[in-house]
Amino acid sequence: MTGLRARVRAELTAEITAIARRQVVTEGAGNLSLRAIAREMGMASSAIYRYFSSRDELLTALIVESYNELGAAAEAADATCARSEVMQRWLAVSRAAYGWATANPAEYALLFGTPVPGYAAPPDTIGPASRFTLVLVGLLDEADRQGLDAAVKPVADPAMHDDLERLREMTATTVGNDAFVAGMQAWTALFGAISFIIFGQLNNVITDHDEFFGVLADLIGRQVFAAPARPRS
Amino acid sequence: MTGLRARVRAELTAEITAIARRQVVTEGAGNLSLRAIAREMGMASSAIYRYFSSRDELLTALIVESYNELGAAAEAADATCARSEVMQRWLAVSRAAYGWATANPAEYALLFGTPVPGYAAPPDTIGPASRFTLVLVGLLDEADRQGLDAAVKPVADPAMHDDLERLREMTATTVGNDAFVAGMQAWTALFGAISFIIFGQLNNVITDHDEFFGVLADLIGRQVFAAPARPRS
DNA sequence: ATGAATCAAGAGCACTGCTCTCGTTTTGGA
DNA sequence: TCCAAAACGAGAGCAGTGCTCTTGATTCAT
Repeated sequence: MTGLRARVRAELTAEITAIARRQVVTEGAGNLSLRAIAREMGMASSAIYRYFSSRDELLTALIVESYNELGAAAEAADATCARSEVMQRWLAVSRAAYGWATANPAEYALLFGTPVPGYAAPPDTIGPASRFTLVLVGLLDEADRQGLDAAVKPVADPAMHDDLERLREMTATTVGNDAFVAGMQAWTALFGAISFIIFGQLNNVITDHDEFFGVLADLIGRQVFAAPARPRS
Repeated sequence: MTGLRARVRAELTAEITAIARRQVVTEGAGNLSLRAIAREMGMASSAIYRYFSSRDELLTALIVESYNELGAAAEAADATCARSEVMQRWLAVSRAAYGWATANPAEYALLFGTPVPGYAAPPDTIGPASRFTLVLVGLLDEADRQGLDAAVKPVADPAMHDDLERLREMTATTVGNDAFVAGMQAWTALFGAISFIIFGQLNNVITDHDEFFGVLADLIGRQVFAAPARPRS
């Protein structure tokens, strides 16, 4: 409604987040500087505070944007596969996560790295953060429907039955406890592998990171879905 | 030889690292402040530079110390088990890592979290960093000797044969490619689980983190060593 | 048209890592 | 034992940070 001013405001906020994001990429999330952004935009540093009331608020905007990108990438990758091909879908989704992480390591660190001390993720982030995991739950559902099962069954502790029940409701699924826990193990293993690669833990250990990730993703997938091994590349 | 001065220097360096470590715990690694350390010690900020020529050098000292703690914890846990009980040793070692991480989350973040931008880990760190992984290789060795095998076999890519050969030499082991890759998968999965817990990714997902970790560690161990499931707790 | 809301700018506060200088203290060799 | 050299602590200073407050201009809704 209110014309000019609102539009200019939206444009400026977008420009700020864009520059902030570029800065996170080159300087790292910890070195995000409002003053540098202001300098690049040719405005006073204090003016930025009209748009983001603190550095953390700007960080939150970046986090939400990144979660959405990761989620969208996973959804798109999943959508390219036939619904019944669980293992293909897993490989597509996990590669999408890995691909997004390697293309945006700084943003990945923002989501899965060391949390900024004193920064508590506001509730706005949990929606976007769920998009990726919902894709995984969709895989578990399909595997369950086909009778696929984990190669090694977890021993789901009774102490976490309530959690599992609550999660089932939140994600609208009906898979059993063991399958759910196996899925969560695949989830943590997937991001453990990505984190090791992105954060440089394998730097003088493995030379071809892409191949290594491919091997692990294939292995994890077969562990959860008890599918046959992919042919050697 | 040189008496007083050298001793006082050693004491001061120790005091600096101790305060620095406390500060990393309370303020986070990114907010480590040389000035605050100097203030707490009652000396000028510039005097600190007589002991550590930069902030990064101080960080390196903390990293080395932490790697050594983690490695020592793993070695100690491993030593409490009978050599032949691979699964017990795996559980002991993985729990040692998890226990150290929960007791020292800030230091864990220093080692496995987002790398500080512009900071390249100097070669001094690779020795201490290897201590933990060498324990894991010991497990692989013993499993190999007993004929234990991964439940789901990885498809080790030919592209990484050279890496595996080099790693075998470095770690003085003879386990085959598939077993080695399976071990690395367990390695990344272990720290993936710990990272998710420490970094808060499971905060509104799982209530009892300890139990959850126990379930995952048991599952990962049986995946690598094809051991029977532990009894329900 | 006018009062209210919004905005950019600048100065300023308290903080950071780091450098350089200056006067003091300790050290090791002649 | 004496003395130059090395090591040291303190302080000032530079360039940078997030953030606040005030001031004056611009746009908005009535």
